[in-house]
Amino acid sequence: MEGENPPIQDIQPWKAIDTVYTNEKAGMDSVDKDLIKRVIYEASKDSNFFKKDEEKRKQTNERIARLKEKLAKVTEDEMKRYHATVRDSIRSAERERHLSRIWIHVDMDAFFASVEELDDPSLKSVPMAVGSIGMISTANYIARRFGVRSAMPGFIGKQLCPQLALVKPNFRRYKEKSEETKEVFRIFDPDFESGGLDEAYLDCTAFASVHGISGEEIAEQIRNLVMEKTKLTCSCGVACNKMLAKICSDKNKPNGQFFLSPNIAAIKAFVKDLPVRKIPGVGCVTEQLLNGFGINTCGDVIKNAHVIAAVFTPLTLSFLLTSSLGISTAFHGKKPAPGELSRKGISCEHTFTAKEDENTLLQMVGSLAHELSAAMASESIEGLTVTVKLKLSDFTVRTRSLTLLSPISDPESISRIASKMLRKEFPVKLRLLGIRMSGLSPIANANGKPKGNSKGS
Amino acid sequence: MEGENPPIQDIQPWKAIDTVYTNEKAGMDSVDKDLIKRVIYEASKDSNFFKKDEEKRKQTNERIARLKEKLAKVTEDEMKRYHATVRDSIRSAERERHLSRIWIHVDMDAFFASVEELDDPSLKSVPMAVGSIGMISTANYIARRFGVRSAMPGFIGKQLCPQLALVKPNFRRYKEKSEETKEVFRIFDPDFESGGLDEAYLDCTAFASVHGISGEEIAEQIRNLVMEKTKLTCSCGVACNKMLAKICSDKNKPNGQFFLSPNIAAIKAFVKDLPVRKIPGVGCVTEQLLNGFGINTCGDVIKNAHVIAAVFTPLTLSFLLTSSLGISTAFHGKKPAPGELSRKGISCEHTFTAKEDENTLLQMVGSLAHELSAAMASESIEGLTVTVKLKLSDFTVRTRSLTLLSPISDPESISRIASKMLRKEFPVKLRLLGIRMSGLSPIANANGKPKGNSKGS
DNA sequence: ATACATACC
DNA sequence: TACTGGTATGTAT
DNA sequence: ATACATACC
DNA sequence: TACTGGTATGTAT
Repeated sequence: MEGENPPIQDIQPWKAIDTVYTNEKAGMDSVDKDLIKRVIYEASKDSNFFKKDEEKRKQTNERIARLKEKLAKVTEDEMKRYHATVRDSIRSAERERHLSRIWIHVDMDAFFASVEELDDPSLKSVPMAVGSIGMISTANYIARRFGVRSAMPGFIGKQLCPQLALVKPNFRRYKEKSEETKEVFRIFDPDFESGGLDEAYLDCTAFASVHGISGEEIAEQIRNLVMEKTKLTCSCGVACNKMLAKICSDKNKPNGQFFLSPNIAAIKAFVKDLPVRKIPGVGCVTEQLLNGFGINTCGDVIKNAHVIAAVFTPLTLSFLLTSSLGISTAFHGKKPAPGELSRKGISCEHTFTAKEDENTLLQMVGSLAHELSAAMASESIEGLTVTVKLKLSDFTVRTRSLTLLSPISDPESISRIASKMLRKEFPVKLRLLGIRMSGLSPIANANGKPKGNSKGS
Repeated sequence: MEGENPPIQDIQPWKAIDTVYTNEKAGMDSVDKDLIKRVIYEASKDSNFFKKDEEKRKQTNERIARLKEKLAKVTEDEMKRYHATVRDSIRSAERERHLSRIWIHVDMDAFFASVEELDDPSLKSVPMAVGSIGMISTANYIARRFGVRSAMPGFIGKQLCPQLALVKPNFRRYKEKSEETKEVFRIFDPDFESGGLDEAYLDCTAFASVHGISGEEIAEQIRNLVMEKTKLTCSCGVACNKMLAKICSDKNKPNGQFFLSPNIAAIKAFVKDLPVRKIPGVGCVTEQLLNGFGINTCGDVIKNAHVIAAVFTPLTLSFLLTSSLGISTAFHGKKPAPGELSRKGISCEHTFTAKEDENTLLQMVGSLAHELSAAMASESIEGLTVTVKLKLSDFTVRTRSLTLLSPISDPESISRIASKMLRKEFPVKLRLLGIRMSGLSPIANANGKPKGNSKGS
C-alpha cells in the first residue's frame, strides 16, 4: 500500500461520490454521469448531511476491515465446516423453491409525478419532480435525464436542472388514484398485497388456472385495465415468486412487462449476474459490505457463501443465499390474526432548522403529541410504549423510549412522557423531533369503534 | 356450581393426585393404581415439594381461567379470522410434510437399570431402580409394576415397594455402553442425532435406498446389532419424520418396534386419538392448559385450533397444529457452524438440606465455582455471562445473572461474581445453589486445545 | 425492554 | 438556505 | 440483557 | 429424613 500514487479521488473527489443518486440505470453517457456526480458533490460537500454520510461510509469500511480480520483468522478446518453449513442452507432453501405459482408485481411508473401530469398535462413536457426544495419524492422521466431522482433534495435537483418544476405533493389525490388501481388488482387476486401506494404483489395462480391464461396474458390485461381505469401506466414483473416478480417489474420500466420463465435454468441465468443491490432488502450498507468482500452479484454470493457464513449472521446468510438462488415467498403471508393489529406502531416527526431553545423544543413536542394523538384517535388505538426520536444538528439520531403500565392515547399523557424524556437530553441542538407509539391495542371504550382487534396471546 | 355435593376429592384426596408418576402406561388394574396414588399422596402431602407443586397447578388453573375470560370476549367476527389463521397455518404446515424419508428413533429400554442388570445379573429378578433415596433415574420393569418410575424420589419408591433395591448410578459405565450403541447407529446414518445417552434419531433414507431394504428391516437389524454389541434391548419407531418415529418407538416397548406407514391416511389415523402429552415438547403444564379447554388428543387440537389461536401464542399454535397433523422435521438440523460452539451453556448445581448461614452458603458458591471452572477448563472454554441459581427451602427458584465485558473461566472470577450476586439475596434459606456460564467461547490461549470454535457472526 | 441501524416507498 | 416522513424489521444488550 | 417457566433425559 | 442435575428453549420485559 505504501509508496503508491495518491488515489484519483484526491484529485477529483466527486468521482468517488457513488451515492444513492448516481448508481442507477443507463441512458446517460459517462460524461453526463461525471458531470452529475460533480454537481452533486459541489452542492453537498460542505453540509452536515454529507459529513454524516461520509462518516457512516467510513464506519462501514472499518466494519469491513474488522470482518476481514475475523475472516483471516478462520482456520481451514473451520472453513470446511462453513462450506458444509452453506450446503445445508442451500439444501433447505431449495426445499422452499416453488415453480408453479404465478406472481405478478405491479409497479406504477413514476407514480406521483404521473398523477400530477395527468391533472396538469402541461407538466408532461417539462422536467418536473414532486416534492419540495428539501426532498424529492418522484421525478418525471424528463427530469430523470438530468440526473434528478427520488430521495434527492430539491435544491440539488435544481442545480442539476435549473428549469426543474417542483410540484408540492398531494397525497390525498395519490391515494385516490391508488384505490383505482386496487380495484383492478382485486379482479386478479382478491388477497393481493400492497406495498405502498404505487405497487402491489398479486398471486395470479388461481386466476390463471380458472381462466386458462398465462401470466404474461394476465400482465397485459392488468396493464390495460389500469390504464383504462387510471389513465396511468404501470410496469409488471411475472415470475414464480414475489421477489423475482418484483425484480422483473423493473426490467422493462416504464410501461412494460417482463416474464421470467418458471424453470430452474432460466432462474439461475437470470440471477447469475444480478447485482446484489437488486435484491429487495439489500440496501446501500449491505451492498457496500458485500462489495468489500468482492461480492457484487448473486452469482458471487453463491460462490462466496462460505465467506458470508464466516462473517455474517446465520439469518443474513440464509437470506442472501435464498435470494441469490432466486427463491422467496411463493404464498401469501398470513394476515394478522384478530389477536393483532396490522399496524405495529404509529409515529409523527418533523424536521426544522436546527434549534436548541429548550422551551421551543418542548412546545414542539407538545404539538407533535397532539398530532399523534389525533391520528391514534382516528383509528381508535392506544399504545403502551412512547418513543421520542431526536436528530441532532449533525444528523446523529437518538431514540429514547419508555414502556408504561397501561396504554395511553390522550395528547396530555403522550406530551408529558415525551417531554420528560426530551428534558433528560438537554442541552441538545436538534433538526428533527418525533414521537412514536407502539405496543398498540384498540381502545375498548364506550362508543368508540375499534377498527382493530385486541392484543393477542 | 353452588349447592352441589362436595367433590369426591374432598373425601379421597389422593384420587386427585394425578401427578407425573401415575398417569402412564397400562398393566395395572385400577385397584393397584388407586393404591399407588394413595401411597404417593400419603408420602408427599406434608412436604414443601408437594405444596409448591399444588401451588403451581393452582396457578395454571388460574391461567386457564384468565384465558377462558379472554376467549369469552372474542367476537364472532374475530373468531372467523382465527379460523382463517388456522387454515393458513395448516396450509403452510402441510407444505412441510415429507412422506418419503425413513426415520428411526431408537430408545434403549430402561437403559441405566438394564446396564446394571447386565453387570450384576442378580438384579434381574428383583425390583430395582438406579438412583438414590432422593431421586430415581430409571426403574427396571419389575419395579415399575409396583408403580416405581423415573423422576420419583427413592423414598416414595421404597414405600411403594419396600424390597426395592436402589443402585447408585455409574454414569461412566452408561456412557461406555452408550458409545457401543452409537457404533451401531453410525452404520445406518453417519450423521445420526443423539438425544441423551439412551436414544437417537437416525435418518435411514439413504441406507434404505442404497441397500434396497425397508425401514422395518433396518429397525430389525439395528435391534439385532445393538443386542449383539451391548447385550441390551432397545425399541425402535419407524416413521417418515423425527417426531412420529419417537412416538412410535414407545408403542412396543420394551424390545419391540413399530412402523407407521408413510401415507397421510395412516398418519391421520395414528394421530387422531393420540393424547397431546405424547407430543414431544408438550409437558405437564401445556397438557393441563389444553385439557382445561377440553383438548385432550391431537384430533381435538385440530378441531379446536381456533381456540388455541385465540388463546395461545402464534408459535404455540403453529407447533401444536403441525405436531397434531403428524408433521415435523424430516431432515437433519444444521450442525452448529464453526461460528458457534455446539454447547450454549455449562452449569453445576447441588441440592442440600436447607441452609441459611451466609458464610456456609458463600463457601458453597466458592466450591461450585471451582467445580464449574474445572469443567470449563476441560473443554477449554470461557464464558461472558454468570448466572446464579437459588432454590429456596419452599422450592421457589430464583436466578440472577450478570454479563461481563470480557469472558472468564477461572474459579476466582466466577466465585467473586457469583458471591456478589448471592449476597444481594441475603437473607435466604436455600436448598439448592447453582452456577451457570453462558455466552461461551473457546479459550484461544497459548497451548490450550480449544475443542470448539470461535464465537460467530 | 431499550437503543440503534438498515431498508423500503 | 436547503438532505423527508412513516413503517417494519434486525441486532445487540 | 435479565428473569422466569417449561421441557427432556 | 427424604423430590436431582444438566441443558435448551420460549416468553416477557
